[in-house]
Amino acid sequence: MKKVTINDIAKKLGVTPSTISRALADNKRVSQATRDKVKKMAKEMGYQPNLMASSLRRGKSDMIGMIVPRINRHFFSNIISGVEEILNPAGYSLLIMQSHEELDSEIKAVNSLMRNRVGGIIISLSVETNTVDHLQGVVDANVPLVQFDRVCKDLKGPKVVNDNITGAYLATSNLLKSGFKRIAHFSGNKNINVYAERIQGYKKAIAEILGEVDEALILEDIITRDAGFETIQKVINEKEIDAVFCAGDYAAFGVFEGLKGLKADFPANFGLVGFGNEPFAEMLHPSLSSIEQDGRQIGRIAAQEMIAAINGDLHDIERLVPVQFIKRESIK
Amino acid sequence: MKKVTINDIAKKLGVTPSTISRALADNKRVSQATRDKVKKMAKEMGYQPNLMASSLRRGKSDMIGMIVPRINRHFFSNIISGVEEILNPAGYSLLIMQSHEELDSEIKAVNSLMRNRVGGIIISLSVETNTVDHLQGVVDANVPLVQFDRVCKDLKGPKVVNDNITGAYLATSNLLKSGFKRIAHFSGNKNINVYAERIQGYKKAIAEILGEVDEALILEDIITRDAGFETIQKVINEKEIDAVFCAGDYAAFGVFEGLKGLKADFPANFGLVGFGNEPFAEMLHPSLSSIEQDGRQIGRIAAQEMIAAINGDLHDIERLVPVQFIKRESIK
DNA sequence: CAAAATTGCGCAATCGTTTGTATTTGTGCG
DNA sequence: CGCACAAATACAAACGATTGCGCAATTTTG
Repeated sequence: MKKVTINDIAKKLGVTPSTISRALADNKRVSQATRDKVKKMAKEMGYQPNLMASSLRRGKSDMIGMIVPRINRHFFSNIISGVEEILNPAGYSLLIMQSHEELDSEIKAVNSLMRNRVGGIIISLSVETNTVDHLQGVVDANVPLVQFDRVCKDLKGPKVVNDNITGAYLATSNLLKSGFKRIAHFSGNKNINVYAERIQGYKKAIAEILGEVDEALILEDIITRDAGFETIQKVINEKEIDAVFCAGDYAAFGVFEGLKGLKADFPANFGLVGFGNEPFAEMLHPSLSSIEQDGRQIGRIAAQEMIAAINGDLHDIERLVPVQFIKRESIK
Repeated sequence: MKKVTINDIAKKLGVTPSTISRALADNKRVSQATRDKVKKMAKEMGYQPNLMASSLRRGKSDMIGMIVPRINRHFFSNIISGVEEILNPAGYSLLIMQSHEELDSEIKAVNSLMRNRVGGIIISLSVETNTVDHLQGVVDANVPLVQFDRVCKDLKGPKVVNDNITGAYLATSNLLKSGFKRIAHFSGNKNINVYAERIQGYKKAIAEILGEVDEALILEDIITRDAGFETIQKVINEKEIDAVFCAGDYAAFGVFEGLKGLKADFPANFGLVGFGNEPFAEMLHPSLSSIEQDGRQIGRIAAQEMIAAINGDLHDIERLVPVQFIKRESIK
């Protein structure tokens, strides 16, 4: 079965394609009568506009590209849902790609989106991304670029990020309030804004309450479960710590597992807090305290910024999304 | 900065656009020398082909639409990764949409994909989907349709599904082997193939080993955590059960939680098995036995079937993907 | 060496819409 | 009735790439 075009409708109705086009767009230049007639016939014939032809002609597309490191993280899939929540009703579609945390894939994804002439790109950088030429190209091509979570400040345009500093501050200060004194921080790659900010929040809390920050308690590049598992065994005695604040829940789970084999009296006399509030956090026993980040909200804001940018007002700002401390059994 | 087109390259090189087009496509009708020259210039000018124009002219697009109930289920996001793994290297892009388990959204998604003239649609039906006119329309329009997981047999084309029967059989027979005799099955909506098949597998195991199937032990529409939590309290004594096989891990987790408040001696004298092997299954204490389903593999196969269909050989078959029983502490 | 085949490229139509500019038809007013 | 003017529709040129066909120059063939 061949696709029906406006020309088919035009022929059927004895008018020209331009009239059909305008009628379907509810243009006042065609009479109400013809508009109705056209719409009725269009429906009858099962007409589906060819968006590619339309985009080509208009020089702009209603497809928005989105690049995330991985789709199977709750955080990211929630963001995607938030984005869709705003974008779909506004008539846009989402073209989603994964970078798999690789710069190469990210570049390929950007190119693919550009070739598809998306109306804009929403992106969270991969951990590998240490150069942003590919994204500068997007900006230079005048394609709206909205960054979220892992962002690069050198690129112009809206950035939507968690209030990581406050989150880390809350996590740390709650551990302190519970009486823990030697709190280690298992962080990620310091070059990435989110981890740098969490370190900042951690330090702020320590400085405020204990006065002195022991830099030796901040350990980098511990974000996986395995890393958490191994590191806790290595450092628990060596550094004489009585609590850990992890920059991610997966690492926290590694610590959680590691603690089982150690003499540490967890959770009574050893504290643990994660970041991200993954679904499993509350399922553990003892349940894991964590920082809840509002993915949907980040997505919604990113989408709103995208629509604004498409409509001509690109805000070169950083929008902070509040986080929340979730206290559970892993902190007495 | 304006986008560069083949016409721009043509002018720069003093040839015609057709030559550029053919050169970039490595067509033997243009000399190797010109081909090299053109490609060099294209790269130099930062040329990115306009895929919309190309698709419009060729009458086909390299964009594949994919509709999943929700993106934030590990099962589905793994499938998406599997699909990408095959499709991206083959030069296709994925346009992903969520139905949010609503028929309405699903129909809208299908329409949107059709308007975007995708080259094919890969879909898992929403729970609400009780009519498939919208998908029949896809088939009628000659757009390849590949179904996976939740499928409708009435629609022609490839279907990629878990071996649900074997999975349920394994779960149940392992409970039986451990000595449990009154095993309840918490199922989903029986009208959906996956749940119907799991019931079938459950019955097969019971029939083989116990002989008689007690239909009263099969409870429908229990797939959420809350439903599992409430149901176990209601039925544990009433039906005198000593084990539960849930058609999903979330319901199993609800049962898990519910058991804590009950006098049941879990896991020593009460068995529990889920389905899906969600990441949290192994994190629980006691850890949850479950059926592991290979999402990536389902995705890969679906993608392969899609490519085959695009290339003209549409297989009207059902491809079964093996599952695996993961024995953990929740079954003694 | 002339005829035929091959090579390399240009011409122009086309995909389905959109949109600026005609052109036709209809209305109001003096 | 005739003219200005508005309303409704038609015409045609784009958007950027692809591709069948044609034409010249070059090479092969008998």
